[in-house]
Amino acid sequence: MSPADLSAGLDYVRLHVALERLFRLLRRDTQPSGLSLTAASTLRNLELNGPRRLTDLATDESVTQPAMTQLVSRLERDGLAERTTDPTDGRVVLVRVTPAGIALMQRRRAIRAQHLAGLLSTLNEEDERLIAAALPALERLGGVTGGIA
Amino acid sequence: MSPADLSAGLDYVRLHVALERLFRLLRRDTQPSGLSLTAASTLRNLELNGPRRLTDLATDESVTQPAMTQLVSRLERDGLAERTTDPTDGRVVLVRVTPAGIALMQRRRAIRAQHLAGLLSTLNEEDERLIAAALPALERLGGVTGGIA
DNA sequence: TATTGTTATACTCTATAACTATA
DNA sequence: TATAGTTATAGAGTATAACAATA
Repeated sequence: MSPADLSAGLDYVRLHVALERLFRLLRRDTQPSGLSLTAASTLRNLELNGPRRLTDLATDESVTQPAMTQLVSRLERDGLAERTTDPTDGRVVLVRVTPAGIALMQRRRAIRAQHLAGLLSTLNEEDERLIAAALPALERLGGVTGGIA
Repeated sequence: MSPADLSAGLDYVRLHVALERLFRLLRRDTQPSGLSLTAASTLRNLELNGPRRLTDLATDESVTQPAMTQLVSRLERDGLAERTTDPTDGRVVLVRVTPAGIALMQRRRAIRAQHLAGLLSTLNEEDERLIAAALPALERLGGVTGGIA
């Protein structure tokens, strides 16, 4: 009934709805770690790329500079990140993740992977195989404008 | 390097990270419609199921009753939903979506599907085919505990 | 007394506008 | 003057606790 079936038979509305439902499921698990999506993404950014300017973080995460200022202040208050200075430019604030921040991210990933495993255990082998096969494609899909990259 | 490769060769951490990145990408597009994920999900719920009690909506969407009270107030203020009464029980508030709410959801789905199509156009045919093949499995994955259940 | 919903209060997260400090 | 960051203010969205109305 829809003209959305295109080149590869992919219905975008269906994919969008399916992804959104998964998002909501995963988001519900956000509570345990207490990290918002942006907070988690920022910590991951710092894990991967090392100390980073506040302005760059704001750009990477698609939030405004004031929003990032506040997020970093909360992370700092909670001991998950630290502000340092740039010796070569007095205006710059460099942000880095702390060991506690890294530990929290590790726990978070483990917990959410476990939850995802629980969800997947309700699927049959074939479905799981299909998702595994599509995973690299999904990674590329998210990576394109994913920011950070 | 990880013991996460299990039955079907599916790495849960990788899947979780990939979904989370996609999540952030789609969320960035939330602005155009101005609807939060919960607001959109609630309107969709009302579209599918018809008028619904405020308490049931709170349960469906996994938020507290006061949070749903406020969300419905915002939706009502914006003309997207309406409160009505239940003739058989004076305590009950029934919420229903308005034509404007339905129209907004239709626009939102079209816009986001279009954006998804744009993202997918950067992938090659094979990747798109793999995602199309996995879509029903992803739908089942999201549907399993989608909710409510 | 139990259920349904609202109000009060507080915190996160976001934005825009105005400001400070450094270059 | 331009750049980096903060502060001020406002609003969405969430939670818990206390309350009001109806059953």
